[in-house]
Amino acid sequence: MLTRLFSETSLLPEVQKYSSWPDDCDEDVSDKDERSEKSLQEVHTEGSLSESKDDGDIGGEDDEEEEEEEEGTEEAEGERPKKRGPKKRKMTKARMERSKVRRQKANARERNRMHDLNSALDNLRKVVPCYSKTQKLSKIETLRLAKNYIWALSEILRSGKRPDLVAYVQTLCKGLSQPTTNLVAGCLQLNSRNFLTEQGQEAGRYHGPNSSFAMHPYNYQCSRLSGSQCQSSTMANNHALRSHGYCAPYESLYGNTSPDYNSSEYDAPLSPPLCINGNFSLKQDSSPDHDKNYHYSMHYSGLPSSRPSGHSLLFGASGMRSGVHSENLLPYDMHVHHDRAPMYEELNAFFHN
DNA sequence: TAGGCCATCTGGTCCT
DNA sequence: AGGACCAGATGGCCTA
Repeated sequence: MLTRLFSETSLLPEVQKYSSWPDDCDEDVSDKDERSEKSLQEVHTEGSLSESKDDGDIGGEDDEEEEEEEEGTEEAEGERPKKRGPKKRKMTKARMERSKVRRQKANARERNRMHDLNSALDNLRKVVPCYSKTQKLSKIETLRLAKNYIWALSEILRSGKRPDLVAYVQTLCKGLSQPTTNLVAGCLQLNSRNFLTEQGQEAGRYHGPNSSFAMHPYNYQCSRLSGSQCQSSTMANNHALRSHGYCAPYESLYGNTSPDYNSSEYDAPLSPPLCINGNFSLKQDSSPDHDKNYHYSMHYSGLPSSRPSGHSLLFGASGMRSGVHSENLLPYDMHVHHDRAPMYEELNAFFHN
């Protein structure tokens, strides 16, 4: 009742005001704080007016309330047996007003809190491997990817070995939804045809959920990590792929070890990631969460798959929620994190020692 | 149109 | 008492 009253009356403009905020989480947190503080202040001043008024004549108010309460209890006593515990005070006009103000303040705080949370989440989006201002990962996917990323990096540090690209991508994509998997794989410039080719070569290695993914180390390479167009990076024998330039943070991990594709021959614009058909047999985390929410996995076409082709790891428009086109446009404006370059250099040094 | 994602409101609970 | 945190409810927007 009260809820309805609030939502339908005075809070509505407030709600609409906040609802109309642009959903630009790349905005500075400070801006948001200012905004939130402002909103809080607005609510506060609005509230304090009525509150101070209320507080001012609180004595008289209470008297009035008590009178009303007594009237109410008398009425109630006639009908119902006495109840223990604190009396439920009757909502007077002033009390409702105070309650309303309290609720408004609480709402403003809650909004503020959620904005802070979103800001933090946005910061997290910026440091996981796949970041775009235009197409943000959902909250849950951001958290999952972050978890996987931490895990992957930990594994690298723990093992002290140069990681396998496929395993790395697998780890990152564990438990992610199909679109996000596509996105991440695309961001990491994992070209599907690599898998297909590799699969043809080592098909026997991909059977079963516990298959090893120790593929040949790919010679990924990117000459312009900071640019929107990256150089080709493919397996040496896969010339067809060289026209598709991909780069990703991971590549810098591997260093510039491939043949020189920096020539104009490979200076093609980024193509949309290709289709990975085939069963990846990704050994999913067996956590209930994964089982319950996501049954996604990468698929190789060469292996029996219970899923329709639409569920295969497609980088086409069908696999994306939005923004992927068949043109040679980068569907996802990739950002290589300059501020992370030192980290990759360190890792590079680590792996080349 | 269904489903996913999100922002917001709201009441409950816990803590200071 | 008031604030932080949480989870459920709700409605809007977008996409397949």
